[in-house]
Amino acid sequence: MAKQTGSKDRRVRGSRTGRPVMALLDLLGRRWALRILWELRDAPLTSRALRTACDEASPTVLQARLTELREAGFVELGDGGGYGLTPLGRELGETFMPLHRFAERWRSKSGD
Amino acid sequence: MAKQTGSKDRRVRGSRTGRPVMALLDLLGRRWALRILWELRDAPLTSRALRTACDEASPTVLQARLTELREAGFVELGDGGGYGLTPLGRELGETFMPLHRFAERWRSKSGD
DNA sequence: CGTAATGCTACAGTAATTGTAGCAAGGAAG
DNA sequence: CTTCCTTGCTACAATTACTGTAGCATTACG
Repeated sequence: MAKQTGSKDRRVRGSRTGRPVMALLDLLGRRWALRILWELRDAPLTSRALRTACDEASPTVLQARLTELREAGFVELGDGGGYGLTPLGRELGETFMPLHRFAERWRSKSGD
Repeated sequence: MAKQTGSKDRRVRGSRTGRPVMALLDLLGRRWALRILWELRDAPLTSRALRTACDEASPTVLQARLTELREAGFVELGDGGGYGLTPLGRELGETFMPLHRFAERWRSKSGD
């Protein structure tokens, strides 16, 4: 089992509408959130390794996102250290994994 | 045809790695970006209508995101006014449309 | 002209992010 | 038990992004 963050009520912006997608969209629309899930897709990473994978993003935001993502139930801190996706987080990952393929086609259409 | 924004040099953060996903992840990981795509999924909206749909988000950011999204080729400003998704933008939308269903399950698991 | 809609911009205040530094705790030698 | 290294995590000032409110230029309809 993994450590649990105390259940806080850090509300997500989109919650106001009551529609869960909005909450999710808001949560994922924060800096480094999508990227973190992406980097964790294959295997767990230690906080330092994650930082390296994320272009040396500042530990402050990373830590903030990690906390939010943990409270959302997408990410967990393993016993032996290292952040990994929960089963739910893995599902989420698979949901937007096709983004990878899309991005490739995007670049080719995008000129550059 | 729709208006075109001048050619792009607004670099996206993730581009540094050369991997297109990173660029995409960075672009979509900005405030209101995902939400805008989401709100446009069905039909085009005028800038004002979009603002309303997005919880009265400030026009400054909306305009900024809209410009970025247009430069990326996901959104376009129609002749008769109103923002809509390009074919490419629609593809992108479909890519993370399953997020909707996921969000529902997320809420139920999320205890609340 | 008056009214209303469009896309879009200015600008001050506030919140989020960056970058650098460092702490406490846990091993693994020595 | 001290030294060294790694872990997750925090402090804090500087910078950047976003918010909220106001308003401009343009177009269209009487």
